[in-house]
Amino acid sequence: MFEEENQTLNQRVLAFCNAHGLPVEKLMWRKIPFSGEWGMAAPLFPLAAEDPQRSGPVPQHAQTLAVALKEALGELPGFSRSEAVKGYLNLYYETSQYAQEAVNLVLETGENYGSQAQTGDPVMVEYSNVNTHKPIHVGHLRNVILGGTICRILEASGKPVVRANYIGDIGLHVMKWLYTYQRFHAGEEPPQDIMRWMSDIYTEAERYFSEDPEYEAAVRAYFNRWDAGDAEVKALWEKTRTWSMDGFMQTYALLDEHFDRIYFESEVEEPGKELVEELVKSGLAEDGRPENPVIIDLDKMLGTKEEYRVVVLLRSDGTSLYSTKELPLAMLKFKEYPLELSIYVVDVRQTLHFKQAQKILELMDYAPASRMKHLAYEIVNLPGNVTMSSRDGTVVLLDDLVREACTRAQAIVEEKNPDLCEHERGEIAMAVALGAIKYPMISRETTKVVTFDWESALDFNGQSAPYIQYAHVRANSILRKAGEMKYQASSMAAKFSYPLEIAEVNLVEKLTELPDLIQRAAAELKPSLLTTYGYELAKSFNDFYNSCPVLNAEPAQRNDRLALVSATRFALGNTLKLLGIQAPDAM
RNA sequence: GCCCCCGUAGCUCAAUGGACAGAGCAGCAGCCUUCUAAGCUGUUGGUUGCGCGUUCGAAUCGCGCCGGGGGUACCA
Repeated sequence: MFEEENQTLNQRVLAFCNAHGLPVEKLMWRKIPFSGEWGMAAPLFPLAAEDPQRSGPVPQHAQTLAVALKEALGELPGFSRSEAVKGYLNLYYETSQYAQEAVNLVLETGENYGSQAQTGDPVMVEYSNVNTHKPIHVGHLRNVILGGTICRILEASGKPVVRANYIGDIGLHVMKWLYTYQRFHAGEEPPQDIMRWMSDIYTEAERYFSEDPEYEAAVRAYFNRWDAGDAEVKALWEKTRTWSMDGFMQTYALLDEHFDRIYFESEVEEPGKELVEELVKSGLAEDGRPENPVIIDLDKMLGTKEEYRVVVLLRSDGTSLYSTKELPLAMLKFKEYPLELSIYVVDVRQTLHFKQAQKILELMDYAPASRMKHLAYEIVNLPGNVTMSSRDGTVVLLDDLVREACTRAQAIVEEKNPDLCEHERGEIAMAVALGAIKYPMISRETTKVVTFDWESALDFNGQSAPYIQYAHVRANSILRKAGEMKYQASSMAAKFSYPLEIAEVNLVEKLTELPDLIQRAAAELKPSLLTTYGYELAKSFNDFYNSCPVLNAEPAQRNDRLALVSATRFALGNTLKLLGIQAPDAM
């Protein structure tokens, strides 16, 4: 926006700085931070500090420079006035021109407003990473929503994305499940709600396993059959793994997430073992078998102290570990795709693990290692900083949460909108419930622990997804009625030639922020920037809604305000879409 | 012990090194014959854990403490 005007401005600023021997690169423009004001502001302090002509204190000299710069700039096209105050130079936009450009840009680009066309090599984002034969709880939810949102933000910022999911389909937990199924549920087929059914069997297996040593021994014996390649065990594993995956797909469909490439632990186990043998041969790894495991003592190798620690690559009995499989998986990804970046959305407890894996790949002279990035996010706890544990029965299952939230949302929709048919009410309730559940998972910084509590998860008021959805509904409602009254906003260019209300100024200002914010959120991998933005945009719209009549305004004003409402609906809808939250037309 | 993260209003959280540190929830007082009250307005609430430093300027950067969480050789 304002390219020509900015060029003029930059030329004059440069001329001023050159004339006074000032470092022009130190002049940083930002938006004026006051509500209801439009424009750009620059602090003159950095220039004042380096000005050889300065005699007095910096703040005073900054003010002197601000005044001088203001004089040097004179009348600027696109700006209505300027002022030098407290060491800052403030340039105020010409009201109607700025609003016109801002609103029309949104209306021209519509559903693409804020997004860039995708170019270049893809970025892979690995997320979700659930284990088969186990249930999905709200802890997993943060990962899925965070990962999915990062994918959408990256795509909007102009990067092609490959969505990867690394499924834990082998290991002791699977054996517990298989053995328990074989013993108590043989021949049973999963019902409609696969996840619930598999979860119940898993809980059962956990209980027997931890309470009864003989049961544990039986499970381990079963594991040996697996290791020996027992055909019956393998067949059962394949069949039940499919059930589990079907259950996951139901959940992903519910959450509106999908994946381009699903990797299985079972797929990289053998390549991992082979790679470890190579590492031993090359002398990088120390083979202590059969008494000791295969390890790499990274600290010894790098001369560091208690930083990289010792990595165990293979158990002393030769069976694989998490670390065994990480290396071939990383390489497989780069082999399959020309990745610019390989991101791992995995919780913070695995930070050392990824640091080690990346370092080992570096030591192997594997060049793409530098393009791996671990996005470490904090976990979801219960009130009192209690970590969810299936053994203690403190896990909140995703299904239970969704069901409860949906029931509550349903009751509110029925009260507010009894005219809608049952099907529509159900869809709205689901959109609201899922939005409310997803929002807190991405609305705080990834480095901060999310505390889950039922009360706030089911609160559809205040700073929440339903608040933003509701603003979208209100905008939609105005536009629908305008349509019925035969006023089409998007077809008429907005002029904004009337004096704008403060609420309108703030709303237009918010609209303009989206494109840059998407770029920043992508660069910093921070979805929380967009949740905050969505809330602020909705709040600005609600202010506008309350203070500026649209349908009953004078014709010129009505037309322009309809354009503004239409633009806002796009911005709200686009933001919600990035967050993976539906934008209903009614609530 | 060592490494990483967090510490801002009673609670949950915001704030590209820049102007008066802002929201929501909770509390109190108001607003539905006007575009959906899942909304809005007003009000109460702060030595940004503590100290020193860097800077014209620090919640933000550095160092040192204090408090909480996580990780730290055969779990993932």
